[in-house]
Amino acid sequence: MRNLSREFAERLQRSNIRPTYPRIKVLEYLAVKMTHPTVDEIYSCLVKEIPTLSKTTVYNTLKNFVDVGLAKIVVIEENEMRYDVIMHKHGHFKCESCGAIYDFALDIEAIQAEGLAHFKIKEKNVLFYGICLHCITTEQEEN
Amino acid sequence: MRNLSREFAERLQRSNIRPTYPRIKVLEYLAVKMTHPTVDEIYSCLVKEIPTLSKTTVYNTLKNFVDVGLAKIVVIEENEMRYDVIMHKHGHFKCESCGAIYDFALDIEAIQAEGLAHFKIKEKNVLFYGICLHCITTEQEEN
DNA sequence: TAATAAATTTGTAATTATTACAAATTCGGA
DNA sequence: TCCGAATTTGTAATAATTACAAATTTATTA
Repeated sequence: MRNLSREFAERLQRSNIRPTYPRIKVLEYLAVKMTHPTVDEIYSCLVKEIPTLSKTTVYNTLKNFVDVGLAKIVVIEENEMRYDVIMHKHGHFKCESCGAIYDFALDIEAIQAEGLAHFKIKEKNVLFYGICLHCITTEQEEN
Repeated sequence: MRNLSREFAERLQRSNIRPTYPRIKVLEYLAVKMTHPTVDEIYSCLVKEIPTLSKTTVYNTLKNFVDVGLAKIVVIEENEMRYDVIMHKHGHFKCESCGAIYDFALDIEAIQAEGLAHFKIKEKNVLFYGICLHCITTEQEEN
């Protein structure tokens, strides 16, 4: 456990961010839970461990992470920001029934965009919506 | 002009929505402008023509359109809803410099998702971010 | 170790988009 | 024209995010 924290601390330092306790915990949350949490989810979970934590700190911390490239904003619904630390390319699937977000492997570079010649493409997002396997089987059991 | 309005009115009726003036105008705006506008953009433009228009009406109208399948919500940034009437499949490109949103042709069904076996996929979105050709050339002229 | 300056965290208030809801208006059929 | 239903409107409530100044913590230097 101590070692895991040290690893995150070092990751912060390599990005020139002081490894304070809240920052380590936020990074750990993103990296370990991998659920693309909202700010509120991060805050609600961490405040149990860090009673003095404020939501503004979570916002500040995430903004820092995005600035230095440690995390990125994932746009899944239009009313909330979600965050992601896994930086290699993948797609996102949101289950409309349970709200869970799944990562899936994807050859994102293979997507050919027609009509964007000479545009500078910095970022490619792929987002699917539907019903996940868990919810499909649960529904069937109920009937 | 009159004919165009009648066409939209008929489209509303076919979807079992009463073709009232605000509804015709909102549908026309979505269909003619094709800029994936925000609610605020729609409201600000139409209120010039319909001085009594309220923003709530725009929200209500768009909600109706989405319910009957006349429009859909396009999630491009996390702080605002955008709407789209073109229902055939395409990707979206957002220019980070000027904010414009471009459609581009795309074989969206060709995207293979690994790891979503037996998931029910209802909707696929592809969203690119970058700098559009117009902004690239404008920047070069400035230097 | 103590003092100081800088960075970080915190809490409150402001901002913005959206939704809830009841009153006013408009629309369509008798 | 009149009446009931649907639509529109305006205001207030909600929720996420940002702004900002005060309080706290941290790192540095003496």
